[in-house]
Amino acid sequence: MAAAVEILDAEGEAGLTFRALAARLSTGAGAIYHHVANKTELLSAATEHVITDVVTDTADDRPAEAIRRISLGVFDAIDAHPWVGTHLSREPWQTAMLRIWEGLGGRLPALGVPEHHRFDAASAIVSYVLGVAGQNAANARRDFGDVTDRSHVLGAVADRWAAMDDDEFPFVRYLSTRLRDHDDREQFLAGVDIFLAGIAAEDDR
Amino acid sequence: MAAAVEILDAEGEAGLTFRALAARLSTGAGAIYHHVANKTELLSAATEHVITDVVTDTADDRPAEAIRRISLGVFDAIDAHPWVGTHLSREPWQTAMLRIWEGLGGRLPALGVPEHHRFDAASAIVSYVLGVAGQNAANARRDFGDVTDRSHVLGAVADRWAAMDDDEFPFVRYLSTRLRDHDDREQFLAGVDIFLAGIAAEDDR
DNA sequence: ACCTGAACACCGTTCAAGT
DNA sequence: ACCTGAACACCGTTCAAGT
Repeated sequence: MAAAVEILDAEGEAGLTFRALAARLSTGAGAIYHHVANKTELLSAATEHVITDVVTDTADDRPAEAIRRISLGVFDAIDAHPWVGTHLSREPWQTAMLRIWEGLGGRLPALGVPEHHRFDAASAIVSYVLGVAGQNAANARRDFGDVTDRSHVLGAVADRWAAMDDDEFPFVRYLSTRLRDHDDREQFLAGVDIFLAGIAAEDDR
Repeated sequence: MAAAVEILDAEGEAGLTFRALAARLSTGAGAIYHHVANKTELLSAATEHVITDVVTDTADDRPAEAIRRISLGVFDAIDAHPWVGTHLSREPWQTAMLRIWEGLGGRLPALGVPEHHRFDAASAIVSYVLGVAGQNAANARRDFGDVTDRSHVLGAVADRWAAMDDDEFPFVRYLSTRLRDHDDREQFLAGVDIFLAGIAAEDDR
């Protein structure tokens, strides 16, 4: 599993082939099938390996703070291992996903969310985190020719947004100026706070 | 493009090979490269083909209602073409994504969201929609052996959630009973409303 | 019980040769 | 300018044969 994570971090999802992993482990490609059934299971095991730590119990915290911290843990894990973001979105039944549902949703009762809202609320925050996860993974995967560092990539995207037709894409053009120097991590947390504020507002109704 | 969408709907992402598309069009595989640069571009073009209609202008609407309707349009498009959900999350710079940013974010000024909150608010709602899109695409792709219809699939997942360890996954177990007969579309809309409520609440601060 | 590694049935992509 | 289709350099997965 450690070898698989190393290859994934270094070469990405496409780099993790059964042949490459077998070579790294000095064995035959067929041998790996004695431990995982197929490539999906191999990726799920690697994902589980990375996610388990970041959704650890923090039972003594205030619940909103726990939701912020677990969300940020998942965000940072995907920042460090972009392939995790892709795989989480692709295999919703893997154990890593259950840990995220539990970590985020498990705080809703303590937050005072009434029972009839809990499933919808948990689903919303999990979906939001997964959405950001997928985007970040895609952003990290993408390369713009020779520009690789973040600020240059953002600049390239911003240039593209700024060049869109003003009649069809006025808001996208408006955003292009703010895109250039925003902070992904802060924006992610701002979204978590919008969600938390929405939960609190709905409880009052 | 129509032929590509047909193959994708019938066989999924794995079924759309250059050889299969060439055969359907009675041509050679190499010919397709005169129209798209690679497989990613082929999928982006097919995605654009499906998404453009559902994010059409509805300028005369109340903004919150427009956001709900555009979100639902994306949801329904992915319900009909699951591969769209996967590809949206994987290629954030494609034109289809810009249309979604514009359709959802473009309503925020009319909603009264102050300028310094607009980018974060747009990002949050787009990420949420993409998160649900990815999950729904993955759910539709997955098959549980011989059970294929929705209620049986949900039942199988619910059984799995109910069988989890009670100490480690109390909330997941709690959810397993509601999972069985919830409505994905309603739950999606409930999430949109949570974000709209959160955006409204943040404006008051 | 686990490993080996050749073999099978594919891929995306390229490119000389055609029209 | 576009098409053809064989060729290249790979894949995931299987399986007879080994230890």
